[in-house]
Amino acid sequence: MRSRSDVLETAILGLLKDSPLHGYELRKRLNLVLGSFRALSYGSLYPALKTLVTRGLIIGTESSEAPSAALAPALSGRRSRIVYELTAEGKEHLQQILAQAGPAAWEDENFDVRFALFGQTDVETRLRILEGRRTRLTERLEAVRESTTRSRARMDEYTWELQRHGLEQVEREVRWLDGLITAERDRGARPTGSANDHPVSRHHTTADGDRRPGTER
Amino acid sequence: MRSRSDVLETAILGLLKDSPLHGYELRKRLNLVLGSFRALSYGSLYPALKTLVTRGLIIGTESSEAPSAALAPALSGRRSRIVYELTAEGKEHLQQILAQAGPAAWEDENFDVRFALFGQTDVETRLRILEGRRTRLTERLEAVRESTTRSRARMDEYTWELQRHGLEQVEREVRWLDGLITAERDRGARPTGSANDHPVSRHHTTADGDRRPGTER
DNA sequence: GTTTTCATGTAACCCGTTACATGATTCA
DNA sequence: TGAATCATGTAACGGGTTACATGAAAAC
Repeated sequence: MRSRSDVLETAILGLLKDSPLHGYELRKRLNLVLGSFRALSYGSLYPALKTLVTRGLIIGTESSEAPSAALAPALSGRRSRIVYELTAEGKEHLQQILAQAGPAAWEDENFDVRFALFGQTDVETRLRILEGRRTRLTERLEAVRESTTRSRARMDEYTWELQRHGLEQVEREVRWLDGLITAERDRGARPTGSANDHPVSRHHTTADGDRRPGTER
Repeated sequence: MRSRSDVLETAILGLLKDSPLHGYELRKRLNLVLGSFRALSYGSLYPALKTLVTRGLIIGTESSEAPSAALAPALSGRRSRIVYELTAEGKEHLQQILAQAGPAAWEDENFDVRFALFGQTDVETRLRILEGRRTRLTERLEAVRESTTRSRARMDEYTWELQRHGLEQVEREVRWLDGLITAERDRGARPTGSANDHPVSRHHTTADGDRRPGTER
């Protein structure tokens, strides 16, 4: 029964893991990841949240006031909004999803979200997903190249150019993956990396201790 | 009433303009263009053909035998199939579509198909579409860059990397368009060019310089 | 005081895929 | 003889968007 697309579900759970959020804010973050630039509509988001609640993976608490916020000034009586956070089952479910390293993880629809959640995924899984995706893309490349050469004659210049450019983009994607893969291998080799590029600004306010080994940087 | 996506419709008409085809063959050609590598299902194609027929834009003729084929050997009694071709109204309608050079032509959903049909489009229209698309993409680039820099702090490294890579791909797309645009301008300048050349003969290897200041680091 | 942004939600619709049904023809 | 490919089609479903409805708070 479970086998749908689930991109949204994964993305929501993944984001809520870091910090509880309300729908409106959630959407903004979602748009940064989910299909890089496009806007997800509320018509999708709110129903999705609803079903996640009924499935017991998240709970929503109405809060008109910031519960314990003493840091940021000038936000007193905001409009009542529903802040969602993961339940225990939700966390478990997310871990289960993040542990999956099969084809589903590297297909077009899911890859981006899974990648965005690599921070919560252990190195071996990351590597398997990256490699899976790489193979997937090269396979596709091969298939297209083959069918292209066969029908090249019947193609006019513009169709051909479009095709060529598409292939080029995918090739570049493969090279991108190559870079990521070697980087991950390095990481695995010397686990306590000192060569961090930017501060990752860890401030997850929730008191949890279930960070899995190999997960963290 | 007419205002839907129409990608499929345009693609079908565009392909049939070149040569009459039956559904099965049509699909194969369609897949080369429409969303570069993905397979369009018959569940979409056949109904689409049906409505095009009822709208009088194409007609389908059942033909179990090759009508005038004397060139290729060994294809005698193929199974009865329906070969579709454009009607007069169909041709007119297609011309009308191909003349459109507004936003609709360069949006994500339509651009590829319109580009693939550039062979049936005049130079000025081609240029306007390419330029429109270019502007569209740079606008988007700008928007993403801006929203990115604002929320960069809250992004972990993987989300950031995904974002970065996405931007890079779009940047590359813009450069691709640049090449096409100058090629078209050349074409306009000396209309009867030498026969052999591709739309983009020059592929400038340098990742040259329109990096805008203030973007990052 | 009005417009913009924040905030939540529902109903209708659109465009596609999957799964199903059917059958002829070619190839191993 | 049985599998793969050619060939056409329909019904159910899926996952999203648009448009609509509502209203409070902030900015101008």
